[in-house]
Amino acid sequence: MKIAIKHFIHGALESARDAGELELSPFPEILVEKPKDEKMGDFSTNIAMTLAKSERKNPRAIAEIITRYLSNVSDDLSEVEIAGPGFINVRMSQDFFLQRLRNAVSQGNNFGQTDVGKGIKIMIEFVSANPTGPLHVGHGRGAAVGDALARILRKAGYDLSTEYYVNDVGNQMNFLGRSTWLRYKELLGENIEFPDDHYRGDYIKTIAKEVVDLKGDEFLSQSEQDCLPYFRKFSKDTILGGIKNDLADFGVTFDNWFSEESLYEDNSVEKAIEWLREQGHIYEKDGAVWLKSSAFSDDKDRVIVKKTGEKTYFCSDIAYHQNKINRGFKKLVNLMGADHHGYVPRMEAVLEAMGYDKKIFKILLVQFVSLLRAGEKVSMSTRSGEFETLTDVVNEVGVDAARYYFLMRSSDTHLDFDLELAKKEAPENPVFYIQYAHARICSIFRTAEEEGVVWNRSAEIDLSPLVDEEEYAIIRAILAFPEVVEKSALAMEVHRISHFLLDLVSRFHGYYSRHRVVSEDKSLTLARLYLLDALRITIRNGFELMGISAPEKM
RNA sequence: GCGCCCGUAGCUCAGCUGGAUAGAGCAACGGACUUCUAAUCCGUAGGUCGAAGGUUCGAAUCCUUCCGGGCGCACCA
Repeated sequence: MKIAIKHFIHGALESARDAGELELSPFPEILVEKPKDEKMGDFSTNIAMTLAKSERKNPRAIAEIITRYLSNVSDDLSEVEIAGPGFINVRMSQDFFLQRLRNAVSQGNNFGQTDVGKGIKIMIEFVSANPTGPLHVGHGRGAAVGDALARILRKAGYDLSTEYYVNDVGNQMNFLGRSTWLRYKELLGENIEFPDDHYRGDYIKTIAKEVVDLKGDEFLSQSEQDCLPYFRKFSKDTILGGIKNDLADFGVTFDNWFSEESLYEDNSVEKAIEWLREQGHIYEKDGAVWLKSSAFSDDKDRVIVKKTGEKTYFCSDIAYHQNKINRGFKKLVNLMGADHHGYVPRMEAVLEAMGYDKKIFKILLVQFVSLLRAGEKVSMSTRSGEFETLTDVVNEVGVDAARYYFLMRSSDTHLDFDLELAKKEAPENPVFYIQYAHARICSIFRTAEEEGVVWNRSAEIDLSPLVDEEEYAIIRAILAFPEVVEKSALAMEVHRISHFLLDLVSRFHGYYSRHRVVSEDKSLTLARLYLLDALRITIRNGFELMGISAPEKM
């Protein structure tokens, strides 16, 4: 929509230049925005103010010149005026909006789709929680944000893949296997001493029980060394399976699950080290192998092979990201918990060492979630916390509310998640406020049908009965949707969608209370239904990006 | 000590990559259902944008310093 306006202004500027009234060298970037107050106009530009300096004229004088040329550039412009220090406010004809409204409706589920992404191949990696225990609420936020972002980027025209990186090697896997093994022996009556640094959660006991059910006591006679591989694999597979299930229940699926172990199996890690060595980015000190990351974005060098000969997590991460690039991804996005932010510079250093601009790599930090119950903080400690897992929260408040709460705030601010509020079906809960609007619209359509109104989406409906300013306010809001998606994608900020929907829907609720849709006036009824259909499509598409359902009845 | 994030109404947060008189929800107060879902609507009140400087036509937004809160600073992942 704004592109059209930009185009008009561009034309006016060119005419002004050709007539010698403006110099315009270089030709300026045109910014079109919505005025502060809708009463001031449909669109506004500050172009006259930004030109003030280079043209050596005062902004209002420049605005007057532009306005003169703008007036006859298109019939769609119904009003052009100068305001304040030099803003040019324009108002568009009803036809301009109605035509675009029809266009939106005809796009249906695709409405909102844009092509800013230009088909660029991009990967977003998120959650990637270690398979050593169930997902907790923090992972839940990461999952919701990553999944929504993926949907938004697709909608914005990127060629997107999602991936979950499974850290299935290393010491933690040994601890995991050993934890299960110990619980297994305990179940079979042996006395054990359970170390503090092992996984103490009850889920380990559940897994041990499964081993007992499957294998009986056959491992009792074996040495730890012999049976550990089995326990390690079984525990990992079980937990990973649980994670996949939890995520699926939460509406989150991945295009690919990438195993860290596979990087060792195909020698990628070794090759990556060799390669870095050839590039001269590696040296040895104190019996360990170091990456000279301080030569790049990092503030110190990092160990990649310990003096014990074991590779660090960071080491396989190098191979992993090399692998991503080799698969042809032009942009890599990683979501991480904010507590890992110290990791960012060294990863950027890796990309730079590989010879890439660190701009192709974007790490989004997702801040912590505080779980509240009626305003009181719920303990998150592993021992006492009853509502710490994602599944528990989803079971209590539902998928829609949980996802909404994770997505409603900018992900770089701490989130207070109030369980009581999230499951409350009340006005102060924005999820239901938006869903209710959708259900209400559907209800109006049911009423219309009962009243014998014949309606179908593809029929050529006369929209001229739409004259109310409130109706145009809704239309303008609907038509802004593609721009919201676009901005949301470029800024990688998911919360914009929920704010957009909230604003959109509150206009509708107000409109609803003041206007009757289904009435004696046939043509007015049809035109208004058409508008509500567009609105319904927009709400649905917006919710789709958030992974939230749009119920037809509530 | 060093680095990253945050500080906007009583509370929770927006503020569109520098623009017009700083917004919304909740909470508070006052109104609106014989009419398509009151899970709704309308109105009132509420502010030194943490503080001080700087950059310019113009700053909540950009820069510097300080204060306050969170999180990091491993041969853990």
